[in-house]
Amino acid sequence: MLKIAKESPHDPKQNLILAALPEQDYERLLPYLEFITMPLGWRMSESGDHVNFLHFPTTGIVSLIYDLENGASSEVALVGNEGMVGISIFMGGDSMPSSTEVQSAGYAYRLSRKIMKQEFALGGQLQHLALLFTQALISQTSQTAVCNQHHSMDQRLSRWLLMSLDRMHENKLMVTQELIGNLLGVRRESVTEAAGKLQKDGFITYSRGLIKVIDRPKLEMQACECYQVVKQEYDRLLPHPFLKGLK
Amino acid sequence: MLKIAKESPHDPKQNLILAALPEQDYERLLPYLEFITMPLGWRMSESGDHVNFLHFPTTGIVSLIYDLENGASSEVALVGNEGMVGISIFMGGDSMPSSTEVQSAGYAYRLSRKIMKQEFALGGQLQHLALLFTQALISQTSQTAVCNQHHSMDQRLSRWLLMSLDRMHENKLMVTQELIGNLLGVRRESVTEAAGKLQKDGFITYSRGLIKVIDRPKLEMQACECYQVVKQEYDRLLPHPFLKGLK
DNA sequence: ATCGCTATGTTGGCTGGCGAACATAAACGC
DNA sequence: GCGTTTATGTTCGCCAGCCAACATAGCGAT
Repeated sequence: MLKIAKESPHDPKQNLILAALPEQDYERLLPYLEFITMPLGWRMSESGDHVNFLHFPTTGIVSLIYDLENGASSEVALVGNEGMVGISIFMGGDSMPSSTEVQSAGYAYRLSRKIMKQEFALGGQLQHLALLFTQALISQTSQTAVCNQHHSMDQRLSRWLLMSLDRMHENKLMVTQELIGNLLGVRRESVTEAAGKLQKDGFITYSRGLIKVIDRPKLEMQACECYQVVKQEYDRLLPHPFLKGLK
Repeated sequence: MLKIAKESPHDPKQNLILAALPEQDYERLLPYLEFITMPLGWRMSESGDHVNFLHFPTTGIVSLIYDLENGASSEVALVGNEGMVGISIFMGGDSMPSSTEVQSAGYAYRLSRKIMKQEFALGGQLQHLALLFTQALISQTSQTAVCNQHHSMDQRLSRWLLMSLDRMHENKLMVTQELIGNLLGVRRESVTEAAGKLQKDGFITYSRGLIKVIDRPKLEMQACECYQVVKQEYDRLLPHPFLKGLK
Protein backbone atom coordinates (compact mmCIF):
# COMPACT_ATOMS: atom_id res chain seq x y z
CA MET A 1 0.00 0.00 0.00
CA LEU A 2 2.02 2.85 -1.27
CA LYS A 3 1.27 6.17 0.36
CA ILE A 4 0.84 8.91 -2.22
CA ALA A 5 0.75 12.61 -1.49
CA LYS A 6 -2.46 13.82 -3.05
CA GLU A 7 -1.28 17.33 -3.53
CA SER A 8 2.07 16.72 -5.15
CA PRO A 9 2.47 18.82 -8.28
CA HIS A 10 2.23 15.84 -10.60
CA ASP A 11 -0.01 13.18 -9.26
CA PRO A 12 -2.16 10.93 -11.44
CA LYS A 13 -4.86 11.20 -8.81
CA GLN A 14 -5.49 14.75 -9.75
CA ASN A 15 -7.54 13.04 -12.40
CA LEU A 16 -10.77 12.10 -10.71
CA ILE A 17 -11.28 8.85 -12.55
CA LEU A 18 -7.88 7.58 -11.52
CA ALA A 19 -8.43 8.91 -8.02
CA ALA A 20 -11.61 6.91 -7.71
CA LEU A 21 -9.98 3.58 -8.51
CA PRO A 22 -9.54 1.01 -5.76
CA GLU A 23 -5.95 1.13 -4.54
CA GLN A 24 -5.25 -2.29 -5.98
CA ASP A 25 -6.38 -1.38 -9.48
CA TYR A 26 -4.57 1.91 -9.28
CA GLU A 27 -1.27 0.36 -8.36
CA ARG A 28 -1.55 -2.18 -11.10
CA LEU A 29 -1.94 0.62 -13.64
CA LEU A 30 0.56 3.05 -12.15
CA PRO A 31 3.62 1.62 -13.92
CA TYR A 32 1.92 2.15 -17.26
CA LEU A 33 0.72 5.69 -16.65
CA GLU A 34 2.87 7.98 -18.71
CA PHE A 35 3.07 11.64 -17.78
CA ILE A 36 2.74 14.15 -20.60
CA THR A 37 2.21 17.84 -21.04
CA MET A 38 -0.61 19.21 -23.14
CA PRO A 39 0.41 22.52 -24.69
CA LEU A 40 -2.20 25.07 -25.69
CA GLY A 41 -3.62 24.40 -29.13
CA TRP A 42 -2.22 20.88 -29.41
CA ARG A 43 -4.31 18.82 -31.80
CA MET A 44 -4.26 15.55 -29.92
CA SER A 45 -6.07 13.77 -32.71
CA GLU A 46 -7.78 14.52 -35.98
CA SER A 47 -11.08 13.18 -37.19
CA GLY A 48 -10.69 9.53 -38.08
CA ASP A 49 -7.24 9.10 -36.57
CA HIS A 50 -6.48 5.73 -35.09
CA VAL A 51 -6.20 6.58 -31.39
CA ASN A 52 -3.31 5.01 -29.54
CA PHE A 53 -3.63 6.42 -26.05
CA LEU A 54 -6.31 7.06 -23.51
CA HIS A 55 -5.53 10.37 -21.82
CA PHE A 56 -6.45 11.25 -18.24
CA PRO A 57 -6.03 15.02 -17.87
CA THR A 58 -4.96 16.26 -14.46
CA THR A 59 -5.10 19.94 -15.38
CA GLY A 60 -6.07 21.80 -18.51
CA ILE A 61 -9.03 21.36 -20.81
CA VAL A 62 -9.54 19.38 -23.99
CA SER A 63 -12.23 20.19 -26.55
CA LEU A 64 -13.94 17.57 -28.68
CA ILE A 65 -14.65 19.20 -32.00
CA TYR A 66 -16.61 18.30 -35.12
CA ASP A 67 -15.43 19.90 -38.34
CA LEU A 68 -17.51 20.57 -41.41
CA GLU A 69 -16.45 20.53 -45.03
CA ASN A 70 -16.73 24.27 -45.41
CA GLY A 71 -14.25 24.86 -42.60
CA ALA A 72 -16.85 25.60 -39.96
CA SER A 73 -16.77 23.63 -36.74
CA SER A 74 -18.38 23.24 -33.36
CA GLU A 75 -17.26 21.92 -30.04
CA VAL A 76 -19.45 19.04 -28.94
CA ALA A 77 -17.94 18.50 -25.51
CA LEU A 78 -15.36 19.66 -23.00
CA VAL A 79 -13.20 17.33 -20.94
CA GLY A 80 -11.04 18.19 -17.94
CA ASN A 81 -9.65 16.32 -14.96
CA GLU A 82 -13.05 14.74 -14.34
CA GLY A 83 -12.70 12.49 -17.33
CA MET A 84 -10.69 11.00 -20.14
CA VAL A 85 -9.96 11.56 -23.79
CA GLY A 86 -9.89 8.73 -26.30
CA ILE A 87 -12.92 6.66 -25.40
CA SER A 88 -12.95 4.94 -28.79
CA ILE A 89 -10.17 2.77 -27.42
CA PHE A 90 -12.46 0.93 -25.05
CA MET A 91 -15.68 1.51 -26.95
CA GLY A 92 -14.14 -0.52 -29.71
CA GLY A 93 -14.26 1.79 -32.69
CA ASP A 94 -10.58 2.76 -32.54
CA SER A 95 -11.28 6.20 -34.00
CA MET A 96 -13.96 8.87 -33.97
CA PRO A 97 -15.15 11.51 -36.39
CA SER A 98 -14.27 14.19 -33.87
CA SER A 99 -10.91 15.84 -33.45
CA THR A 100 -9.51 16.76 -30.05
CA GLU A 101 -7.70 19.97 -29.26
CA VAL A 102 -6.16 21.35 -26.10
CA GLN A 103 -8.13 24.42 -25.26
CA SER A 104 -6.30 25.20 -22.04
CA ALA A 105 -2.75 23.98 -21.48
CA GLY A 106 -2.15 21.41 -18.77
CA TYR A 107 -0.94 17.92 -17.99
CA ALA A 108 -2.22 14.42 -18.38
CA TYR A 109 -1.33 10.81 -17.81
CA ARG A 110 -1.86 8.42 -20.62
CA LEU A 111 -2.36 4.70 -20.98
CA SER A 112 -1.54 2.79 -24.13
CA ARG A 113 -4.36 1.25 -26.10
CA LYS A 114 -3.13 -2.23 -25.30
CA ILE A 115 -2.99 -1.80 -21.54
CA MET A 116 -6.32 -0.02 -21.47
CA LYS A 117 -8.05 -2.76 -23.42
CA GLN A 118 -6.60 -5.37 -21.09
CA GLU A 119 -7.73 -3.48 -18.03
CA PHE A 120 -11.16 -2.81 -19.48
CA ALA A 121 -11.63 -6.49 -20.26
CA LEU A 122 -11.18 -7.33 -16.60
CA GLY A 123 -14.57 -5.79 -15.99
CA GLY A 124 -13.38 -3.99 -12.87
CA GLN A 125 -13.79 -0.52 -11.55
CA LEU A 126 -12.00 1.19 -14.42
CA GLN A 127 -14.47 -0.32 -16.85
CA HIS A 128 -17.30 0.87 -14.69
CA LEU A 129 -15.94 4.40 -14.37
CA ALA A 130 -15.07 4.62 -18.05
CA LEU A 131 -18.62 3.72 -19.03
CA LEU A 132 -20.14 6.11 -16.52
CA PHE A 133 -17.95 8.89 -17.82
CA THR A 134 -18.96 8.03 -21.36
CA GLN A 135 -22.58 8.28 -20.41
CA ALA A 136 -21.94 11.68 -18.87
CA LEU A 137 -20.21 12.70 -22.06
CA ILE A 138 -23.24 11.66 -24.07
CA SER A 139 -25.37 13.87 -21.88
CA GLN A 140 -23.08 16.81 -22.41
CA THR A 141 -23.08 16.32 -26.16
CA SER A 142 -26.84 15.88 -26.33
CA GLN A 143 -27.43 18.98 -24.29
CA THR A 144 -25.08 20.86 -26.57
CA ALA A 145 -27.18 19.79 -29.53
CA VAL A 146 -30.35 21.20 -27.98
CA CYS A 147 -28.55 24.29 -26.74
CA ASN A 148 -27.18 25.05 -30.19
CA GLN A 149 -30.68 24.86 -31.50
CA HIS A 150 -32.51 26.99 -28.98
CA HIS A 151 -30.34 29.35 -26.97
CA SER A 152 -28.86 32.76 -27.61
CA MET A 153 -25.22 33.69 -27.87
CA ASP A 154 -25.28 35.36 -24.45
CA GLN A 155 -26.60 32.25 -22.82
CA ARG A 156 -24.30 29.91 -24.67
CA LEU A 157 -21.23 31.99 -23.98
CA SER A 158 -22.10 32.13 -20.30
CA ARG A 159 -22.57 28.39 -20.20
CA TRP A 160 -19.30 27.80 -21.98
CA LEU A 161 -17.40 30.04 -19.57
CA LEU A 162 -18.89 28.24 -16.59
CA MET A 163 -18.11 24.81 -17.97
CA SER A 164 -14.54 25.83 -18.71
CA LEU A 165 -14.20 27.41 -15.28
CA ASP A 166 -15.35 24.21 -13.60
CA ARG A 167 -12.43 22.46 -15.24
CA MET A 168 -9.87 25.09 -14.24
CA HIS A 169 -8.56 25.78 -10.80
CA GLU A 170 -8.80 29.54 -11.11
CA ASN A 171 -11.38 32.11 -12.08
CA LYS A 172 -9.60 33.07 -15.26
CA LEU A 173 -9.29 31.63 -18.73
CA MET A 174 -6.69 32.24 -21.36
CA VAL A 175 -8.64 32.22 -24.56
CA THR A 176 -9.34 34.68 -27.33
CA GLN A 177 -12.75 35.60 -28.61
CA GLU A 178 -11.70 34.26 -31.97
CA LEU A 179 -11.14 30.82 -30.47
CA ILE A 180 -14.40 30.90 -28.56
CA GLY A 181 -16.12 31.71 -31.81
CA ASN A 182 -14.64 28.63 -33.44
CA LEU A 183 -15.71 26.44 -30.55
CA LEU A 184 -19.23 27.77 -30.34
CA GLY A 185 -19.56 27.78 -34.11
CA VAL A 186 -20.24 31.50 -34.43
CA ARG A 187 -18.35 34.50 -35.78
CA ARG A 188 -15.80 36.26 -33.69
CA GLU A 189 -17.88 39.43 -33.86
CA SER A 190 -20.80 37.69 -32.21
CA VAL A 191 -18.55 36.69 -29.35
CA THR A 192 -17.26 40.25 -29.05
CA GLU A 193 -20.77 41.52 -28.74
CA ALA A 194 -21.88 38.91 -26.19
CA ALA A 195 -18.68 39.25 -24.17
CA GLY A 196 -19.03 43.03 -24.21
CA LYS A 197 -22.46 42.70 -22.73
CA LEU A 198 -21.25 40.38 -19.98
CA GLN A 199 -18.45 42.80 -19.17
CA LYS A 200 -20.73 45.82 -19.13
CA ASP A 201 -23.02 44.00 -16.74
CA GLY A 202 -20.06 43.34 -14.46
CA PHE A 203 -19.98 39.55 -14.71
CA ILE A 204 -16.57 39.26 -16.34
CA THR A 205 -13.59 41.34 -17.40
CA TYR A 206 -11.33 40.52 -20.27
CA SER A 207 -8.44 41.81 -22.27
CA ARG A 208 -6.42 40.32 -25.04
CA GLY A 209 -7.05 36.68 -24.44
CA LEU A 210 -7.50 36.73 -20.68
CA ILE A 211 -11.02 36.40 -19.33
CA LYS A 212 -11.71 36.76 -15.62
CA VAL A 213 -15.01 35.86 -14.08
CA ILE A 214 -15.73 38.30 -11.28
CA ASP A 215 -19.33 37.47 -10.48
CA ARG A 216 -19.93 33.83 -10.97
CA PRO A 217 -23.37 33.62 -9.37
CA LYS A 218 -24.71 36.24 -11.72
CA LEU A 219 -23.07 34.50 -14.66
CA GLU A 220 -24.94 31.36 -13.69
CA MET A 221 -28.18 33.32 -13.70
CA GLN A 222 -27.35 34.55 -17.18
CA ALA A 223 -26.56 31.09 -18.57
CA CYS A 224 -29.21 28.78 -19.94
CA GLU A 225 -30.47 25.80 -17.99
CA CYS A 226 -28.13 23.58 -20.01
CA TYR A 227 -25.28 24.36 -17.66
CA GLN A 228 -27.06 23.09 -14.58
CA VAL A 229 -28.59 20.10 -16.32
CA VAL A 230 -25.22 18.81 -17.46
CA LYS A 231 -23.55 19.61 -14.16
CA GLN A 232 -26.18 17.71 -12.24
CA GLU A 233 -25.80 14.73 -14.49
CA TYR A 234 -22.03 14.77 -14.04
CA ASP A 235 -22.47 15.02 -10.28
CA ARG A 236 -24.88 12.13 -10.34
CA LEU A 237 -22.79 9.82 -12.50
CA LEU A 238 -19.20 10.57 -11.64
CA PRO A 239 -17.00 10.08 -8.58
CA HIS A 240 -17.77 12.53 -5.84
CA PRO A 241 -15.07 15.15 -5.95
CA PHE A 242 -16.05 16.50 -9.35
CA LEU A 243 -17.14 20.09 -9.30
CA LYS A 244 -17.20 20.04 -5.54
CA GLY A 245 -15.24 22.69 -3.70
CA LEU A 246 -14.03 24.36 -6.84
CA LYS A 247 -16.41 27.15 -5.88
CA MET B 1 -29.03 -25.64 -32.64
CA LEU B 2 -32.49 -24.34 -33.18
CA LYS B 3 -33.26 -23.47 -36.75
CA ILE B 4 -34.93 -20.08 -37.05
CA ALA B 5 -36.61 -18.71 -40.11
CA LYS B 6 -34.93 -15.40 -40.74
CA GLU B 7 -37.86 -13.89 -42.55
CA SER B 8 -40.66 -14.87 -40.22
CA PRO B 9 -42.86 -11.88 -39.39
CA HIS B 10 -41.61 -11.66 -35.82
CA ASP B 11 -38.02 -12.63 -35.54
CA PRO B 12 -35.61 -11.11 -33.05
CA LYS B 13 -32.97 -11.27 -35.73
CA GLN B 14 -34.68 -8.52 -37.62
CA ASN B 15 -32.74 -6.45 -35.13
CA LEU B 16 -29.25 -6.28 -36.48
CA ILE B 17 -27.48 -6.37 -33.13
CA LEU B 18 -29.25 -9.57 -32.17
CA ALA B 19 -28.66 -10.94 -35.65
CA ALA B 20 -24.95 -10.39 -35.29
CA LEU B 21 -24.60 -12.41 -32.11
CA PRO B 22 -22.86 -15.76 -32.22
CA GLU B 23 -25.47 -18.50 -32.25
CA GLN B 24 -24.49 -19.61 -28.78
CA ASP B 25 -24.96 -16.20 -27.22
CA TYR B 26 -28.19 -15.71 -29.12
CA GLU B 27 -29.71 -18.91 -27.91
CA ARG B 28 -28.76 -18.18 -24.35
CA LEU B 29 -30.65 -14.88 -24.54
CA LEU B 30 -33.60 -16.05 -26.59
CA PRO B 31 -35.69 -17.28 -23.65
CA TYR B 32 -35.43 -13.84 -22.09
CA LEU B 33 -36.29 -11.83 -25.18
CA GLU B 34 -39.79 -10.51 -24.75
CA PHE B 35 -41.73 -9.41 -27.80
CA ILE B 36 -43.56 -6.11 -27.59
CA THR B 37 -45.29 -3.68 -29.89
CA MET B 38 -44.32 -0.04 -30.03
CA PRO B 39 -47.35 2.07 -30.91
CA LEU B 40 -46.92 5.44 -32.58
CA GLY B 41 -46.28 8.18 -30.06
CA TRP B 42 -45.51 5.88 -27.16
CA ARG B 43 -43.30 7.61 -24.63
CA MET B 44 -41.06 4.70 -23.74
CA SER B 45 -39.33 6.68 -21.02
CA GLU B 46 -39.21 10.19 -19.68
CA SER B 47 -36.14 12.16 -18.75
CA GLY B 48 -34.64 10.73 -15.57
CA ASP B 49 -36.78 7.60 -15.50
CA HIS B 50 -35.17 4.52 -14.10
CA VAL B 51 -34.93 2.31 -17.17
CA ASN B 52 -35.90 -1.31 -16.70
CA PHE B 53 -35.56 -2.76 -20.18
CA LEU B 54 -33.16 -2.67 -23.04
CA HIS B 55 -35.19 -2.59 -26.26
CA PHE B 56 -34.08 -4.03 -29.57
CA PRO B 57 -36.39 -2.65 -32.25
CA THR B 58 -37.09 -4.92 -35.20
CA THR B 59 -39.23 -2.41 -37.06
CA GLY B 60 -40.26 1.17 -36.35
CA ILE B 61 -38.24 4.12 -35.18
CA VAL B 62 -37.52 5.55 -31.76
CA SER B 63 -36.45 9.15 -31.16
CA LEU B 64 -34.19 10.23 -28.35
CA ILE B 65 -35.35 13.67 -27.29
CA TYR B 66 -34.07 16.38 -24.99
CA ASP B 67 -36.70 18.65 -23.51
CA LEU B 68 -36.17 22.20 -22.32
CA GLU B 69 -37.88 24.01 -19.47
CA ASN B 70 -39.84 26.26 -21.80
CA GLY B 71 -41.42 23.28 -23.53
CA ALA B 72 -39.12 23.34 -26.54
CA SER B 73 -37.29 20.18 -27.46
CA SER B 74 -34.96 18.61 -29.96
CA GLU B 75 -34.29 15.13 -31.13
CA VAL B 76 -30.67 14.18 -30.52
CA ALA B 77 -30.72 10.77 -32.19
CA LEU B 78 -32.80 8.25 -34.08
CA VAL B 79 -32.73 4.51 -33.43
CA GLY B 80 -34.17 1.74 -35.56
CA ASN B 81 -33.51 -1.94 -36.06
CA GLU B 82 -29.77 -1.27 -36.28
CA GLY B 83 -29.53 -0.58 -32.57
CA MET B 84 -31.01 -0.55 -29.12
CA VAL B 85 -32.81 1.77 -26.75
CA GLY B 86 -31.92 2.02 -23.09
CA ILE B 87 -28.14 2.07 -23.08
CA SER B 88 -28.00 3.50 -19.56
CA ILE B 89 -28.68 -0.04 -18.37
CA PHE B 90 -25.26 -1.26 -19.38
CA MET B 91 -23.49 2.08 -19.23
CA GLY B 92 -24.24 2.07 -15.54
CA GLY B 93 -26.20 5.27 -15.05
CA ASP B 94 -29.63 3.61 -14.88
CA SER B 95 -31.31 6.68 -16.34
CA MET B 96 -30.65 9.46 -18.82
CA PRO B 97 -31.78 13.07 -19.19
CA SER B 98 -33.33 12.22 -22.53
CA SER B 99 -36.79 10.87 -23.11
CA THR B 100 -37.58 8.30 -25.75
CA GLU B 101 -40.61 8.34 -28.00
CA VAL B 102 -41.82 6.06 -30.76
CA GLN B 103 -41.74 8.12 -33.91
CA SER B 104 -42.82 5.33 -36.20
CA ALA B 105 -44.83 2.39 -34.91
CA GLY B 106 -43.23 -1.03 -34.94
CA TYR B 107 -42.07 -3.94 -32.86
CA ALA B 108 -39.21 -4.72 -30.54
CA TYR B 109 -37.79 -7.37 -28.31
CA ARG B 110 -36.73 -6.38 -24.87
CA LEU B 111 -34.37 -7.70 -22.25
CA SER B 112 -34.74 -7.01 -18.56
CA ARG B 113 -32.12 -4.88 -16.86
CA LYS B 114 -30.98 -7.84 -14.78
CA ILE B 115 -30.41 -10.21 -17.66
CA MET B 116 -28.72 -7.53 -19.73
CA LYS B 117 -26.32 -6.63 -16.95
CA GLN B 118 -25.44 -10.27 -16.48
CA GLU B 119 -24.84 -10.77 -20.16
CA PHE B 120 -22.85 -7.57 -20.45
CA ALA B 121 -20.63 -8.59 -17.55
CA LEU B 122 -19.61 -11.70 -19.43
CA GLY B 123 -17.62 -9.49 -21.74
CA GLY B 124 -18.79 -11.34 -24.83
CA GLN B 125 -20.06 -10.28 -28.19
CA LEU B 126 -23.13 -8.51 -26.89
CA GLN B 127 -20.92 -6.28 -24.78
CA HIS B 128 -18.80 -5.55 -27.80
CA LEU B 129 -21.77 -4.78 -30.04
CA ALA B 130 -23.48 -2.68 -27.39
CA LEU B 131 -20.40 -0.51 -26.98
CA LEU B 132 -19.90 -0.16 -30.71
CA PHE B 133 -23.50 0.87 -31.14
CA THR B 134 -23.10 3.38 -28.32
CA GLN B 135 -20.12 4.86 -30.05
CA ALA B 136 -22.13 5.17 -33.25
CA LEU B 137 -24.87 6.86 -31.28
CA ILE B 138 -22.36 9.36 -29.92
CA SER B 139 -21.36 10.16 -33.46
CA GLN B 140 -24.94 10.72 -34.50
CA THR B 141 -25.61 12.98 -31.54
CA SER B 142 -22.42 14.96 -32.07
CA GLN B 143 -23.16 15.46 -35.72
CA THR B 144 -26.63 16.62 -34.78
CA ALA B 145 -25.10 19.24 -32.51
CA VAL B 146 -22.98 20.66 -35.34
CA CYS B 147 -25.81 20.36 -37.82
CA ASN B 148 -28.20 22.27 -35.56
CA GLN B 149 -25.62 25.01 -35.39
CA HIS B 150 -24.72 25.37 -39.03
CA HIS B 151 -27.25 24.03 -41.47
CA SER B 152 -30.49 25.32 -42.92
CA MET B 153 -33.96 23.95 -42.45
CA ASP B 154 -34.00 22.53 -45.99
CA GLN B 155 -30.82 20.63 -45.38
CA ARG B 156 -31.78 19.42 -41.97
CA LEU B 157 -35.22 18.29 -43.09
CA SER B 158 -33.69 16.38 -45.98
CA ARG B 159 -31.22 14.71 -43.67
CA TRP B 160 -33.91 13.79 -41.22
CA LEU B 161 -36.07 12.24 -43.94
CA LEU B 162 -33.15 10.19 -45.19
CA MET B 163 -32.22 8.96 -41.74
CA SER B 164 -35.80 7.98 -41.03
CA LEU B 165 -36.09 6.29 -44.39
CA ASP B 166 -32.99 4.22 -43.72
CA ARG B 167 -34.75 2.81 -40.69
CA MET B 168 -37.98 2.02 -42.50
CA HIS B 169 -38.56 -0.67 -45.06
CA GLU B 170 -40.48 1.56 -47.40
CA ASN B 171 -40.11 4.88 -49.10
CA LYS B 172 -42.86 6.50 -47.08
CA LEU B 173 -43.16 7.93 -43.62
CA MET B 174 -46.23 8.55 -41.51
CA VAL B 175 -45.46 11.74 -39.72
CA THR B 176 -46.98 15.21 -39.59
CA GLN B 177 -45.11 18.42 -40.14
CA GLU B 178 -46.04 19.41 -36.63
CA LEU B 179 -44.18 16.41 -35.25
CA ILE B 180 -41.17 16.97 -37.46
CA GLY B 181 -41.05 20.51 -36.14
CA ASN B 182 -40.92 19.26 -32.58
CA LEU B 183 -38.15 16.85 -33.40
CA LEU B 184 -36.05 19.33 -35.32
CA GLY B 185 -36.71 22.03 -32.76
CA VAL B 186 -38.35 24.46 -35.17
CA ARG B 187 -41.85 25.78 -35.77
CA ARG B 188 -44.32 23.81 -37.75
CA GLU B 189 -44.52 26.65 -40.28
CA SER B 190 -40.81 26.34 -40.99
CA VAL B 191 -41.31 22.69 -41.79
CA THR B 192 -44.23 23.51 -44.06
CA GLU B 193 -42.06 25.91 -45.98
CA ALA B 194 -39.12 23.55 -46.31
CA ALA B 195 -41.32 20.58 -47.17
CA GLY B 196 -43.16 22.67 -49.75
CA LYS B 197 -39.88 23.44 -51.41
CA LEU B 198 -38.87 19.78 -51.49
CA GLN B 199 -42.21 18.87 -52.98
CA LYS B 200 -42.10 21.61 -55.59
CA ASP B 201 -38.67 20.40 -56.63
CA GLY B 202 -40.07 16.90 -57.04
CA PHE B 203 -38.08 15.14 -54.33
CA ILE B 204 -41.04 14.19 -52.17
CA THR B 205 -44.81 14.28 -52.07
CA TYR B 206 -46.86 14.49 -48.94
CA SER B 207 -50.38 14.84 -47.71
CA ARG B 208 -51.83 14.85 -44.23
CA GLY B 209 -49.16 12.97 -42.40
CA LEU B 210 -47.90 10.76 -45.19
CA ILE B 211 -44.60 11.65 -46.78
CA LYS B 212 -43.32 9.75 -49.79
CA VAL B 213 -39.81 10.12 -51.09
CA ILE B 214 -39.91 9.87 -54.85
CA ASP B 215 -36.39 10.92 -55.75
CA ARG B 216 -34.02 9.77 -53.13
CA PRO B 217 -30.78 10.51 -54.96
CA LYS B 218 -31.74 14.15 -55.39
CA LEU B 219 -32.82 14.32 -51.76
CA GLU B 220 -29.35 13.16 -50.80
CA MET B 221 -27.86 15.94 -52.88
CA GLN B 222 -30.06 18.41 -51.08
CA ALA B 223 -29.13 17.18 -47.59
CA CYS B 224 -26.08 18.40 -45.74
CA GLU B 225 -22.95 16.32 -45.43
CA CYS B 226 -24.08 15.27 -41.94
CA TYR B 227 -26.21 12.51 -43.41
CA GLN B 228 -23.31 10.82 -45.18
CA VAL B 229 -20.87 11.33 -42.33
CA VAL B 230 -23.13 9.59 -39.83
CA LYS B 231 -24.08 6.86 -42.28
CA GLN B 232 -20.45 6.08 -43.00
CA GLU B 233 -19.66 5.89 -39.33
CA TYR B 234 -22.58 3.53 -38.74
CA ASP B 235 -21.43 1.37 -41.64
CA ARG B 236 -17.93 1.31 -40.25
CA LEU B 237 -18.86 0.45 -36.69
CA LEU B 238 -21.91 -1.75 -36.90
CA PRO B 239 -22.61 -5.26 -38.17
CA HIS B 240 -22.68 -5.48 -41.91
CA PRO B 241 -26.32 -5.60 -42.91
CA PHE B 242 -27.10 -2.11 -41.65
CA LEU B 243 -28.22 0.22 -44.38
CA LYS B 244 -27.23 -2.33 -46.94
CA GLY B 245 -29.82 -3.53 -49.39
CA LEU B 246 -32.50 -1.20 -48.17
CA LYS B 247 -32.12 0.48 -51.53
C1' DA C 1 10.45 54.57 -29.88
C1' DT C 2 8.59 52.38 -33.59
C1' DC C 3 6.76 48.83 -36.26
C1' DG C 4 3.88 45.14 -36.79
C1' DC C 5 0.95 41.71 -35.30
C1' DT C 6 -2.80 40.15 -32.89
C1' DA C 7 -7.06 41.04 -30.29
C1' DT C 8 -10.93 43.64 -29.97
C1' DG C 9 -14.44 47.29 -31.42
C1' DT C 10 -17.97 49.02 -34.67
C1' DT C 11 -21.00 49.75 -38.47
C1' DG C 12 -24.62 48.64 -42.17
C1' DG C 13 -27.17 45.74 -44.89
C1' DC C 14 -29.05 40.95 -45.35
C1' DT C 15 -31.58 36.72 -44.29
C1' DG C 16 -33.51 32.66 -41.98
C1' DG C 17 -36.23 31.35 -38.76
C1' DC C 18 -39.47 33.28 -34.96
C1' DG C 19 -44.15 34.82 -33.18
C1' DA C 20 -48.80 35.49 -33.87
C1' DA C 21 -52.82 35.49 -36.34
C1' DC C 22 -55.69 33.68 -39.60
C1' DA C 23 -57.28 30.77 -44.01
C1' DT C 24 -58.19 26.52 -46.29
C1' DA C 25 -58.83 21.74 -46.83
C1' DA C 26 -58.79 16.83 -46.09
C1' DA C 27 -60.42 13.13 -43.02
C1' DC C 28 -63.64 11.47 -39.44
C1' DG C 29 -67.77 10.74 -36.46
C1' DC C 30 -72.45 10.34 -36.48
C1' DG D 1 -74.42 14.97 -45.63
C1' DC D 2 -72.72 18.00 -41.94
C1' DG D 3 -69.95 19.75 -38.53
C1' DT D 4 -65.73 18.98 -36.01
C1' DT D 5 -61.15 18.03 -35.88
C1' DT D 6 -56.68 17.83 -37.65
C1' DA D 7 -53.10 19.00 -41.16
C1' DT D 8 -51.41 22.29 -44.05
C1' DG D 9 -51.03 27.05 -46.29
C1' DT D 10 -50.00 32.06 -45.98
C1' DT D 11 -48.88 36.61 -44.40
C1' DC D 12 -46.41 40.38 -41.81
C1' DG D 13 -43.38 42.37 -38.76
C1' DC D 14 -39.31 41.22 -35.96
C1' DC D 15 -34.66 40.07 -34.50
C1' DA D 16 -30.33 37.42 -33.84
C1' DG D 17 -26.65 36.30 -36.00
C1' DC D 18 -24.43 36.46 -40.75
C1' DC D 19 -21.17 38.75 -44.12
C1' DA D 20 -18.01 42.33 -45.30
C1' DA D 21 -15.32 46.02 -44.40
C1' DC D 22 -12.77 48.77 -41.68
C1' DA D 23 -11.03 51.14 -37.06
C1' DT D 24 -8.39 51.04 -32.90
C1' DA D 25 -5.52 49.43 -29.36
C1' DG D 26 -2.42 46.49 -26.57
C1' DC D 27 1.91 44.08 -26.71
C1' DG D 28 6.31 42.19 -28.30
C1' DA D 29 10.42 42.44 -31.03
C1' DT D 30 14.12 44.92 -32.93
